[in-house]
Amino acid sequence: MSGLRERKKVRTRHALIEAALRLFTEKGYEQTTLAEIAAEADISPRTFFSYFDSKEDVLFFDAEARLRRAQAVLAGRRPGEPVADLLSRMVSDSMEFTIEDNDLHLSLDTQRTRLVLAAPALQARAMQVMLDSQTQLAWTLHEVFAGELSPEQAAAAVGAVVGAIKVAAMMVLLKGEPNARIEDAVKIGTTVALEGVRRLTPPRDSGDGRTGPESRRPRPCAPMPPPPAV
Amino acid sequence: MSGLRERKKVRTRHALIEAALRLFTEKGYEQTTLAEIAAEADISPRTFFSYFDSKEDVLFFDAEARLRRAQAVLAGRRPGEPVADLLSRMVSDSMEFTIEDNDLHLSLDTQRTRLVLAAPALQARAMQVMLDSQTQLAWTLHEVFAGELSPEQAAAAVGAVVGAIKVAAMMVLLKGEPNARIEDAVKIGTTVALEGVRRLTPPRDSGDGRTGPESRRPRPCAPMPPPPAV
DNA sequence: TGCAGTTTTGCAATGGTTGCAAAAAGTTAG
DNA sequence: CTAACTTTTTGCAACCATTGCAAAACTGCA
Repeated sequence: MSGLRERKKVRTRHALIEAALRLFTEKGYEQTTLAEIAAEADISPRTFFSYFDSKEDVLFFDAEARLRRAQAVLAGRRPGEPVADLLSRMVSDSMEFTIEDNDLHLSLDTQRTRLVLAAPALQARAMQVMLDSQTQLAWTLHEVFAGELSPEQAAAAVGAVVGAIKVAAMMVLLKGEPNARIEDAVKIGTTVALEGVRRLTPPRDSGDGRTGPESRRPRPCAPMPPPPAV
Repeated sequence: MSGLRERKKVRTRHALIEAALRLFTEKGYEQTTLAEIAAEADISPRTFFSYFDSKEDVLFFDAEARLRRAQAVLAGRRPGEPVADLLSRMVSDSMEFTIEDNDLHLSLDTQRTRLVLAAPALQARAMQVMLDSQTQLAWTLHEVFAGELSPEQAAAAVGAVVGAIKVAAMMVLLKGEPNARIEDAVKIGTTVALEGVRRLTPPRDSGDGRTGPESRRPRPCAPMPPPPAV
């Protein structure tokens, strides 16, 4: 089964991914041409498109794997486990997956984040990939909670969690604190989505309607630059 | 102030938008060339790019207006109003804004939704535009709730609400029920985000941990086609 | 070695996007 | 009304991603 063909194909694929990642990081996404990537991987530019559908897609080569892993977590729902707990586990698992590749210089996700932040085309594609994954996850969740969650409810649940994390993380990134702060954002996003936005503002009487340890801070909020205009 | 120049510019802009919208709907996004759009608006293809940054952007001409309107709602927070209520008002207002243009044949949003669903490039751009808006909204929310919400919390709140609605709406669209069902999705998404994903699964004891009227249905869930594979 | 199936490649064409400098307007002062 | 100035439009050339097509190279197998 693993003939020369198959092996060569994976090797070429890897070569393409690594070449692209390196070139993108070195010269920037837009400054890198397909021809250059192909040259690094010793294939003709034309052949690139039999490995990836577009220049952008090289960067998201692991999207499917991540999705499948998340789906596996959902499928592993424990008897009677609430949606919130299950989704929480899914998020944790995804974080672990991300951290697992801390082998080389910068972790893949760090590099990718920088690239995506810098190149609008990549940003757009990334958002699309995420929406796609979320839709699939919503279906899976709906199936796992058959009879308990309508498709729309499942979708809303997935969308709330992922959306909260996504925007919170983006917020952290737009300030200057790239590294570990993202984990804070993930935590905050998860909590807000699971416990509800309503819990964020204490009902102006009861002592503790707070969300969790991280909401201990109605903090003074250091001054920060306004976001770039649209 | 309103010289010939200014007036001509708005006229051309409108012409471009209408031409693009019509051509996209008639022949599809990808089948429509810039040259055709430009021709319809009586300008040279080159000039198109002094009106919009890309072919995709014509379709999202009102993104900034929508964002500003949403920001205005946030800025109009009533004294002591909780985040959840304010965001809820924002969503309602946005819906009204959408419905307001029910003048011509299909409402703009209906057309746009179809186009975005059909053309991957538009889908990606749409998601990017939304992320952008959400980031800005998060900042605004953070400012409106100065001292009460950290930037991350504000971002999580916005992300949860928009994310829940977005994915729930997408779910409705992926099935075949395009028209009024989207409003259901918006309602469900909003509730789930505001009240929290946790409220979705009743804690297997207390009678009513339900989310709202729409969660009355642990419904039998009519069979539906699986989502397209990644 | 030679056949059959698959992959790679070269080539040409399409179309979005950009930089640049000339041409065409529009605006304003005299 | 005209000249001088500013802004907008245009034409042109170039770059690059992407695609279809058919020839060429390669792999697996008899």
